[in-house]
Amino acid sequence: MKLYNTLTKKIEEFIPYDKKMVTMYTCGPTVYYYAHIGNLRTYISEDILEKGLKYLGYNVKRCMNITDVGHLTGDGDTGEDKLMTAAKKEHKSVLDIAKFYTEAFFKDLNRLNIKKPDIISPATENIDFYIKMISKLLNDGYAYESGGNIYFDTLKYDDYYKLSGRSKDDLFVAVRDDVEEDTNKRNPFDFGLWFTNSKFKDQELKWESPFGYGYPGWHIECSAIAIQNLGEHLDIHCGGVDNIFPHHTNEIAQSECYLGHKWCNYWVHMEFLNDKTGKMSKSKGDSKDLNSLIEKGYDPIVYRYFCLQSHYRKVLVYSLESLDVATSAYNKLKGKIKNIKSNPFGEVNYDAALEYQNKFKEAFSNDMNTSLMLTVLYDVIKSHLNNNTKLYLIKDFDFVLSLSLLEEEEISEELEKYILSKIEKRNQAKKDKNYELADNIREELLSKNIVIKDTREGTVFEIKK
RNA sequence: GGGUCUAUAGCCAAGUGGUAAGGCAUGGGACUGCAACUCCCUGAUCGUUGGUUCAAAUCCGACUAGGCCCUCCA
Repeated sequence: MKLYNTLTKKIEEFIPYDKKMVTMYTCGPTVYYYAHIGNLRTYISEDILEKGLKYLGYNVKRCMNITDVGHLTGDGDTGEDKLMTAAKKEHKSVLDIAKFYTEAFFKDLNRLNIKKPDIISPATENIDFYIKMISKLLNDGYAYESGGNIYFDTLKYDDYYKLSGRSKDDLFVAVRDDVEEDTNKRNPFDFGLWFTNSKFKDQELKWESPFGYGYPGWHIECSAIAIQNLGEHLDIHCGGVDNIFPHHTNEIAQSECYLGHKWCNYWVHMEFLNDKTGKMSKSKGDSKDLNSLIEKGYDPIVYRYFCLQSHYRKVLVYSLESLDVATSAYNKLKGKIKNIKSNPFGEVNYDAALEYQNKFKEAFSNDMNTSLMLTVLYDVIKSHLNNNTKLYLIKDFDFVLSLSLLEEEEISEELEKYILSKIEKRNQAKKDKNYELADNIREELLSKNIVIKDTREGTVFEIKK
């Protein structure tokens, strides 16, 4: 398995710390609203990574946080806590909001055939461990108190800029107009571990701690949750590219200073989903969540297919036209598989299958080349293998791809009976050369999203989604 | 300003030194009462420009264009 590692900026052979168990941490959502489809692209890639590693034979233990402590509203830090804003707007408590959107997030994962991580931990349930980490960092001199807050001292950690490739002098402080410099910091690049003296009033969630009544900084949660659940040596840490700096940079600093040794070996970052104008930010208004796609008539799995056609390290340009193209490609693919399914024959030829399985593994092992994985699937479909071998391979690949390739729409017996009787009537009309009636029946069914197909084996139907 | 990534046909994309996979779309054909479905056929010298090499889309340099990051972000 070869993976691009942001830490070394190279494609490297993946070697887990413990051969028996790969540990994988993936940054989770802030649950103040529905997940953006761009976020979901990242989770799809992470899902492929987890399942692909399992396909290669690894055991994988994966952990994800749910951020239910607030972040800020706007692009700057002048706003309020996002969760709190949402709570006010919907007249609910912060935790109610978090709970509601956490459930919505799980629903999205489910609709996209994304397996839930083995461990999912909300930020608010790990306060004790943050306190433990922060205390040790203070004790060991990596952190300091200033103005009522605890900050991490970036000067104490030599490799601070390693992940991002920046240098101390490169950083512009408060490059955006709407970000104010925090004058409590010794060094402008230090970051907060615990706040008691917030510049944001009305922080709803606060906890007692040795450093005062307050709330944790925005980076400590991932380090703490990862270390607590996956141990002191992490194999893979994933997240969106925008997390490289400062979030992941800070995670490395605090984790390695806390542990006293190297923490995570492979940093895997997923690229953005952009539109033609650039980044599709949540704050741009125009909500782009999965529900809005479904309302427009798109199948969530088509979105997954759309993502898999591309590479996780490449910006993918989103548009409804591209989704239309993906829909047509996906439906054609399903149609081909349906044909194979309707005519199963032959003994599964495991030797022949192995060749394709190896190609599939190679594609995955090549830095998760999902488009090539799909190509292998198309190769199987076009191959001269018997249909049962093809079905065996399709099922096998779909463990990783998770495109519901073998699933079919369930319809009620009643509906089926109705359709079959209509088809019979139409066939009779055709025999009688009463094409007007035949076409009317076809139109009638089509208006109910039922598509008639005349094949050599007879007339079949399909329910359009 | 700095960091970082990217640049292959209309779109998504494979390719990791030996003369460009695949998918969708387009056009043509077969099938059909007509259509849809299905099947067959159909396209690019790889952002520009230098260099290394017998040989480069593939390595190196420059340039151009674009994305993301520089303390909420996937």
